[in-house]
Amino acid sequence: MCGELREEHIGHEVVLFGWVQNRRDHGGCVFIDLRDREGLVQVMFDPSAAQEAFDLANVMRLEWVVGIRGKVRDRGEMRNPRLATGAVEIVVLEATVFNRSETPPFQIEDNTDTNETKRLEYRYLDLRRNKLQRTITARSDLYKATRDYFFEHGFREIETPFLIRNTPGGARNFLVPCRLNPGTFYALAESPQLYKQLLMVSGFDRYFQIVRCFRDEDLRLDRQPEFTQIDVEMSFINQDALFAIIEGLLFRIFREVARIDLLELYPDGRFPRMRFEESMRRFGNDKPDLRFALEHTDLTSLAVEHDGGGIPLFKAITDIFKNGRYRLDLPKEIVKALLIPSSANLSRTEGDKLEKFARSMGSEGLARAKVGEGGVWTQSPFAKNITPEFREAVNQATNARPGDILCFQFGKEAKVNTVMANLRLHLGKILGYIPEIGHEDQWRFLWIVDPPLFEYSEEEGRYVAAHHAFTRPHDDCVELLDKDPGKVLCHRYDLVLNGFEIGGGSIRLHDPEVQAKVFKALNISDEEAQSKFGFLLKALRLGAPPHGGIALGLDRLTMLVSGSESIRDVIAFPKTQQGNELMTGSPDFASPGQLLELKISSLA
RNA sequence: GGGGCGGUAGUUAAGCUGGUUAUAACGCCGGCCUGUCACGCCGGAGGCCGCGGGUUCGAGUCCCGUCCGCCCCGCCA
Repeated sequence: MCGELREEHIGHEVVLFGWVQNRRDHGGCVFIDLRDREGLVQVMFDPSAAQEAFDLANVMRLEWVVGIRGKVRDRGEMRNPRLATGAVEIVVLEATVFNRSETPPFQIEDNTDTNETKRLEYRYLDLRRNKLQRTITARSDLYKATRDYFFEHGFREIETPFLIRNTPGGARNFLVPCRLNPGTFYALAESPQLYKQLLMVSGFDRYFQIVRCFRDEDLRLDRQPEFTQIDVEMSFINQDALFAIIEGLLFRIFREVARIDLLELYPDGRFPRMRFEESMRRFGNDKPDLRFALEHTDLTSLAVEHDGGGIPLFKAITDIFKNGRYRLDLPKEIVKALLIPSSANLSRTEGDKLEKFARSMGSEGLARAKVGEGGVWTQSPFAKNITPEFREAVNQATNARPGDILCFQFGKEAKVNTVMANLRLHLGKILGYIPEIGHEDQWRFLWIVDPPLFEYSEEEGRYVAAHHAFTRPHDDCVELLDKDPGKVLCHRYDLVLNGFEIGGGSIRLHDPEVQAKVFKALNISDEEAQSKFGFLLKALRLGAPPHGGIALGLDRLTMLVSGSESIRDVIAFPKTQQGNELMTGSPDFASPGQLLELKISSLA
C-alpha cells in the first residue's frame, strides 16, 4: 500500500490505488501525493516515461480516486525526511482514474482547522484524515485485545437484548413503540445489567460482551446517547480477584493498542485503591485526576472548633453543628480551601476570572486570601474579621506560605465539592500541571472503593440507591441498614484514569434476606419490588451464585488510549451535543402514517 | 432547565466607537514552469455577514427573538 513503501522496495513494480492528496504541477512533470489508509507516497508523472499517464495527471484534482502502475525509485538526495515513505517515489507507467471528485468542502489533511459542524456533516471525508483513521483503527485493535484476553481467560461472549422492558431508576430510557402491542413500548437497554446477572444464575460463570448501551441524558465531551461498554460478570468472585482480571485486561489493551507497558508504572501489576470518602475529601469528586497534587483542605471541623473563626459566613455553617440541628438526613454543609502556590503568580484579574469560573459552576462566589509575611491575610473579605488563631490554624492546615493564595468554598457539601473539584482541574490546566488536552504518557489509574450504598435525594426527600438496589453492602454494615442507612458502605467500585471514570461495577447482592432489608431502607414495598424486579428476585431465590461484575466504557478508554480530544473522535458516526447526527439529519419527524400505524400521536 | 463561547466567500479567520466598494490566507478556475514536496510566478471568479424582527438617514457592527455548534452545571454509570 502507498504508506508502506520503503527503500527495500526500490526497483519493484507496484500497483497502487488511492486518493490524490496533493498535486504539484511543474509543467514538464507532475508530482502527486497518493494517499491510502496506510499513508502517503510521492508519485511522479514524467511524459518521457508515460505520455498518456502524464496527460491524465494534468487533469487530476484533489480527492480523485486513481490507480497507478509504476516503478519504485530511490529519491537519493531528493528524499523527504518528513514522510515515512520519503526515501522513495513511484515513476508512473500507467494510470487510471476510477472516479473524479468535486472540490471537497474542506481539505483532507492532518491539521485541519475546519470546525466540527462541517466535519460532522461530511463525516466520511473527515474519516479519511490520518488522525481519525488512526483512532478508529485503535478502536478496532481494542476490540481484538479485549476479545483475545477474555477468551484466553475462559469467558464466553453472550449477546443480550437491546429491546427490553422499561425499568425504573437510573438513566432515562429511549422508548420504542411496539406495533404488535399497540400502546406499549420497549426501552432501549441502558446496559445489560439485569440480563448478565441472570446469566450468572444460568451458570455461565464468566461472561463478557462488547455491547452498545443507550441513555437519553444530556451529552458531554465524554458522553454519547449510544455508547459501547465492555460488560463483564463473574460468579464465585470477590472484589480483589475481579480487580486483578480487569487490571490484566488494561495492561493488555495498553500494550497492544498503544504499545505502552503499564508494568513500568505499576510493577506489581496492580492499580492503587482509594476509598470514596477520601477521594471526596481530598479532590471533591469520585474520579480524581492524580496526575497533579493541588488537593482540597476540608476546614469544616476546624471552623467548628474555632466557632467560625470570626467569619460570619462560616459561623452560619458551624452553628448548624452547635445547635444540634445537624441531622444525618439533611444535606451536609462544609468549608473547603484550595491553595494556589505563589509559584503560580496569579494576578488579581486571573483571580477574578477564577471567581467567574466558580460562579458558572453555580457558586455564589470565590472568596480568596493572599497570604503575606507572618501569615497575615490580605486582599480578602475575611482579612478584617478572622481571628488570628483561626487564621493560623488554616494556614497550618493548608500549609500556606507567604505569597500563596487561598480560595474558599462553603455551603452545601455537593456544591462545594463540585465547584472545588472543577476549580482544581481548571487550575491544573491553566497552571500547566496537566496539558489542556492529551495525556503525555502519564497514566494514573485508581480504583475508588467502598462508597455509601445510599445517597440522600433532596428532590425526593429520601434515600435512593447510589448505584442500584442490588449492590452488596459490607457485611459489618448490614445492621446499619435500618438504623443509619447513610453510613452503609458497599462493594461498589469505579475505575478512574486521569480524571475520567472508565468503568464501574459491584459485587451483587444475592442474599434475599439482606435484599429485603435494602428495599425496606429504600422505602420500596414488597409489591413494588415484585412488580419492578420480580423476575430478578425470583431468580435470586432459585440458586443464584455469588457474583459481581463491571462495565468499562470502551469509547472513553479508546479516547484516552488514542490521545483523542473527545469521544466523538473515536466513534465513526457520532452525534452532537443535542443528539443530532449532522450527516444524515437524524433524528427526524415521523410521518402521520407511521404514527397512525403505531397508534401514537405527537404533541410537538 | 441554567451559565459561557461561537456562527462573515468552498474553508479558516479579520472587520474598532454604526458610514461609502466587506478584507486576508488556503482552496477553486485560467495561463507559465522537469525536482517539487505548504512548489513557485501571473491573472480571475467567488458573499442572504446563521435566520426573523426592531432601532437608525444608514446595521456584518446596536437591541429583541430564534436556530445550530462547542464547553460546563443540573442530569447521567
